Amino acid sequence: MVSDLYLIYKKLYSHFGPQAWWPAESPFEVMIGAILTQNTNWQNVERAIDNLRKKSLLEPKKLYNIPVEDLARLIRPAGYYNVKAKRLREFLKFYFDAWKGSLKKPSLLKTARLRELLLSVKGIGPETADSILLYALKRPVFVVDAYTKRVLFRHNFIKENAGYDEIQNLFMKDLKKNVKMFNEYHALLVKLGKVYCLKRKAKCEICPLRE
DNA sequence: GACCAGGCACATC
DNA sequence: GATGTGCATGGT
Repeated sequence: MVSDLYLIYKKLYSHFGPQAWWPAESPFEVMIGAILTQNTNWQNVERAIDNLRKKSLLEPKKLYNIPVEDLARLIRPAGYYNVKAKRLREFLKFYFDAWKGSLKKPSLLKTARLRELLLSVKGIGPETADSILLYALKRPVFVVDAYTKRVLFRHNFIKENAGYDEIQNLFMKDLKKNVKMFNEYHALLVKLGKVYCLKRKAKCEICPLRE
């Protein structure tokens, strides 16, 4: 049996085409971006990342070694810059303590264990952890975000108060655990959300899912 | 000027 | 365990 969620994926893919997420030059850059984009427009995140790139700071050791105040100043365009500077530091500390500063360690761990570890870092919640797992470490986990939730709610797949794990399970239980597809699917839901499923100005009546 | 954006931790009840 | 609040920039 083919699930509804898979049909929706096919529909979105043929309507919007491949989304080519995540725009980054390295897994490390994806991880930094995942923290910076918390509740923030991606455009603003790119400004912040550009600031870091210009200073050649998109490298774990260098980024960890600058004062937290300098880090905050550089990522200012991404908003919540004091909070996020601390969160980046927490993650970098974890990156060196737990992973010894390379991706060899995490590559040996099971996805569930990796997720636990990421969630233990202060400042990394479910969405950020899953974004890192999927987009940086290429693990087949489905990333749930505000768009995912809104789209599913508008199409009566979930209740308004549905929790993160509950929504994630909807996707994980019915779909093949395929990194490429999970990558595209999440990006397509964001795309749909941005065009047709805004918070207020919803264009539900012309949403491609209703065709 | 209001609303929105690829969340999370923490306080309080 | 639910609910509220602070964090902040830049685009529409």
